[in-house]
Amino acid sequence: MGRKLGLTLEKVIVAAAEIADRDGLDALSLASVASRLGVRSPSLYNHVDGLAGLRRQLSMHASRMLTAEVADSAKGLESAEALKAIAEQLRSFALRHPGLYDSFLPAPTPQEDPEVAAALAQPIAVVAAVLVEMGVDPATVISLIRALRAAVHGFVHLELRGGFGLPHDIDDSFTTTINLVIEAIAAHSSSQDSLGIP
Amino acid sequence: MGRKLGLTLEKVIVAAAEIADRDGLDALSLASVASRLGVRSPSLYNHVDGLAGLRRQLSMHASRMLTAEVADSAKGLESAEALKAIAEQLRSFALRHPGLYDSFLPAPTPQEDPEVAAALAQPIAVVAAVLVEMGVDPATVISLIRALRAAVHGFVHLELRGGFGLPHDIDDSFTTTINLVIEAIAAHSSSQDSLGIP
DNA sequence: TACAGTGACTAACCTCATTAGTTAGATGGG
DNA sequence: CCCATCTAACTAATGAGGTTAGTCACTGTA
Repeated sequence: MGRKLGLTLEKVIVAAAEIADRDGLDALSLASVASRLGVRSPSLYNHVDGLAGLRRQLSMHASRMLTAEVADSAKGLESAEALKAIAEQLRSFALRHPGLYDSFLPAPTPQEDPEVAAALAQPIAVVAAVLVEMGVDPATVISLIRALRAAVHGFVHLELRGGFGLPHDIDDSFTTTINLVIEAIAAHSSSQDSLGIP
Repeated sequence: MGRKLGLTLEKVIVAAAEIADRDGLDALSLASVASRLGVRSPSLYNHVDGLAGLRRQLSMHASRMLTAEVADSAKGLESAEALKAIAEQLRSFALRHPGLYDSFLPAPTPQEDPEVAAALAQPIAVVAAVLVEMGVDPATVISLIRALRAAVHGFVHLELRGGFGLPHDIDDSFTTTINLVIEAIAAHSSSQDSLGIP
């Protein structure tokens, strides 16, 4: 067994992502990652700054993935349709990658960790761009984006954590939830197509 | 130092609640609770079934507290006003008791843990009662209650976890968020007072 | 070919949760 | 009043996990 065989940051992050998504973020440990890579846990310190560093890397990796998916899903769509597509894609990401999704919170402030804070702002920027394009009232844009984020995140979080008693009709409930919020946002916007249809 | 001095389940839960609310639910350990009570951690096993049992007890304790607060806040109010009062009270509870609030998730299924599942259903039942009294369309009542829960929980969770970049205007954003959802729910209801004012 | 840097290693220590077995204090029946 | 019993705390020990320090083998380059 050669001593120096091919561990990289990339491989460490991929292994961590697989463990987090399969067994939950709580099961992500240096020991579990090392074991999956056939290596002893102290070796990981050559690539990552401990468990905290691994989690930082994981959240930035996840944020890059999510940003790409979300931007792609909104491509060619406008206003309410774009928002709905983004919301659906976010939920889809969370269900496919529950561990990565969990890695987004707690979110550090820009003072605490500028690099991670900037990465986490990326997916939100995609939504913000759509809202601005819709011409939502600048006085309420912050609150409306928070309302949308709260509804989508709250739904997904409750769904992943078993917060909804019945497994029944969850897709329908999600559609109802986001339509409700997105139509209210459209009602606050000044775009021609949404003003007439409250 | 006498050997047998007055540890009770009640004292253990109270100590656990204080630690969880002050230092976060992740800081809740048998060691920290034992240390706060001036006792060795194995002694706690006489009152609680390990860390998992302590967390069960804590979530039931928290659910009783929240149910009382929420029911009280809605007393004398009806329909949309009751829903708003409940939502405000839930957020207030979460901000005053972040550790207890976190203890609600993950929620066990009734098969996994009937006692805890029943306790966690209590606060939701208060909201459900208001919705039924409002006469919301039975076909959409489940989805609407999920929308409301998602919005409130998502907002509070993001707020507690630093998910909102700016600390500014969070109270306003919360009001905007819940008004948006609650007015949409009122629009779906058949009560006389909300039907006419969409 | 020698050698410096890199990357993985072992050893050791700390904090926790947990289990098994022990003991001191309280309690109640003779 | 005393002893048996029960209870509730204890000590000791195990094992998982994170982390640090120090070691050593491989690799690529001079």
